[in-house]
Amino acid sequence: MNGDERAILERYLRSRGLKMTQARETVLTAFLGLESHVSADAIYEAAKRLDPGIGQATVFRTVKLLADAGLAREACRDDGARRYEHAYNHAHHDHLTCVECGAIVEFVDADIERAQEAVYRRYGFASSGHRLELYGLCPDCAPFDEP
Amino acid sequence: MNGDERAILERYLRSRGLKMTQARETVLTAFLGLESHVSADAIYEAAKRLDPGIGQATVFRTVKLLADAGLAREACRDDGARRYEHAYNHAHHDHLTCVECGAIVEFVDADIERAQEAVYRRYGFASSGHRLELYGLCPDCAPFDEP
DNA sequence: CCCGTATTGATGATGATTATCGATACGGCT
DNA sequence: AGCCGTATCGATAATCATCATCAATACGGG
Repeated sequence: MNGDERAILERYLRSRGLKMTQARETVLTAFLGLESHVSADAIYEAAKRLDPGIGQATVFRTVKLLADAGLAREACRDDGARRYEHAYNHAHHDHLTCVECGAIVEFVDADIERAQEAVYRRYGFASSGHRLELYGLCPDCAPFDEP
Repeated sequence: MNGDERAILERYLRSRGLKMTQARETVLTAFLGLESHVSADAIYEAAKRLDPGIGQATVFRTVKLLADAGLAREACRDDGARRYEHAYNHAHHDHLTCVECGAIVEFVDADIERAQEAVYRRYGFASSGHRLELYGLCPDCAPFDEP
């Protein structure tokens, strides 16, 4: 299952004169085994479970490589720490976050995507990605249920 | 010109049993004199120009108050530091940022806003705000001009 | 003008990330 | 298989942004 990602990372490293090492493979495996929206520290914890001797600095360095290689995507850091999510085989999506309980809904909305393209055209920009975070109260946290 | 903002801040402070002080007025003035998207540190520098004796902690504390009072809005921290922008007399807008030169276009798009409301409804969320950042290359930085 | 309380500024603490550095592992070459 | 230059590692110290602490001070109602 990890074959694709491993190959992508290796190809990326090769192209930059970097090496596919044990530690990097460990971090990749740790990252792939976690759910979306993980902090670098959470990846570090997971990596330590696979290889107790791995260093925190290595994890930070490698996660950055994963992002450069297109395997990880940096999610907006709402609180203190940066968060990462899977970017391979995990189509683009936006987030709808409950400000009360922290629940996150991932969604894609064709109308929004279309309207964004129109904005790019309007200002003569070439698109290179976007980040949309909607905040609100989820049904469970809303003060009262819909009438 | 600062009258409105000053009054808003004072009213907000009153309502919470807090006081309108010299230091807070200095921070407010410093903030209002800066362009949008400033870091707390930039506000600190500006405030020091108005009152060299002001402390950094005071600026951090006060900027947070400005945000609570509705005078400042927290913009997404793309790099390391949190950024603030004016929120009073400065309607809601989203950002279109050039990844090359850092130019920022502020825009509002009715279609996007409408589509976002639809997403909230679809998932039963009550809206409490959103953050949209479009990234791309501005006309000046694009590899070649439009055909 | 006084007093209780909010505020201040300096400083230390924290958390996340990055830089440094000697030791080590890779991997192409022979 | 073994050597060697270089990339990498892990530990640790350094940074950066932000927050907490605390004694000294300023506010403002009475």
